[in-house]
Amino acid sequence: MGRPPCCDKIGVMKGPWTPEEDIILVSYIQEHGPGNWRAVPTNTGLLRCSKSCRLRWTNYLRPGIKRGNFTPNEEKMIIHLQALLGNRWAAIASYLPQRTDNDIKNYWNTHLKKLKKFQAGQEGQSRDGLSSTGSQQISRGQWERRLQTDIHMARQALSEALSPEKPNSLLTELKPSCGYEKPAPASLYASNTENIAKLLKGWMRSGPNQSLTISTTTQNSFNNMAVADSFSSEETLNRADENGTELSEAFDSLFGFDSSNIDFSQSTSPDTGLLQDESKPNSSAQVPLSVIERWLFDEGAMQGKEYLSEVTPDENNLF
DNA sequence: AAGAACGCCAACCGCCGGCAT
DNA sequence: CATGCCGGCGGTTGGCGTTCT
Repeated sequence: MGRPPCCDKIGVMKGPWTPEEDIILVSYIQEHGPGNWRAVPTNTGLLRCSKSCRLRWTNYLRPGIKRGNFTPNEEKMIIHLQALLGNRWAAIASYLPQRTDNDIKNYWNTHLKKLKKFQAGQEGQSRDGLSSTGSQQISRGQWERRLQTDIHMARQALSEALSPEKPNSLLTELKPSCGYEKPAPASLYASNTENIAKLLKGWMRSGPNQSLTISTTTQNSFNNMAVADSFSSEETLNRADENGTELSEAFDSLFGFDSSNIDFSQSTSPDTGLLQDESKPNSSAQVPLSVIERWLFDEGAMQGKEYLSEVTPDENNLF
């Protein structure tokens, strides 16, 4: 029995998402929460398969995603975690809650893989052929020593990353994965809204005429949205086109990314809450931690304890 | 200036595991 | 237990922008 495809190949759109589709998806998720992806295309009228909707949400539209350049700390984390976990991008991403597995995978494939190859090459030259392929044949003692070095390096990276003095500390990124995700500050949403705003701007330039037929459900959800009014007239769209800032602001509120529009503490349920990161649940729950991982994590947690203790009990209980 | 080569990244594809029936 | 569905994951691709020749 072959598993049927998740969607009909006929009548399903592929390729880049349009801003309009993004809006439909976001508004639907805002209303119903993420999950039950199978129902999303049907209920929204989106000509996308459920998988595509989920991916679009988790990799691009989901609040709290940090986009853009990776910090040196993040880079270190990725390198060491990759050394420890291999290409388990989802597991690695669970240590960097603001990054998607796709992002990390892409970053690895485009930047770090080369770096590693280069380093391996250097190492191989200096150590007389202990390249990555050669390492498969190394003795157990050597393997253990190497593992210890890796662990040590990862530990160091974690220590540095978790250092409370560092403003860029990864602690803020690591912390949410220890439990329910704390709502990201408004600034974190900006990247998302900016992306969408940018897309929409382009779309408006080319003319919104090739618009999709929005299902009644979605139209209703539009009407229900606090700021949908600001997008309900062509006039507003034109005004927004003239002024990028206004557009961004409109999006901020349209998507409820303005913290004032969302009561984070009152998600309909922990499972469907918009901000509950369904793609990255508690890492310890989703990814069974190996002894090393557990140890690394505990080590990091100990170092971050001081910071964590600063969080008020209310904040902890919220999520 | 124009075409080729390269790099980046969003999105797709296929497989797998968990869960419900 | 077998079957089917759903969501998640990792590998790969294709399009677009940038850099190079």
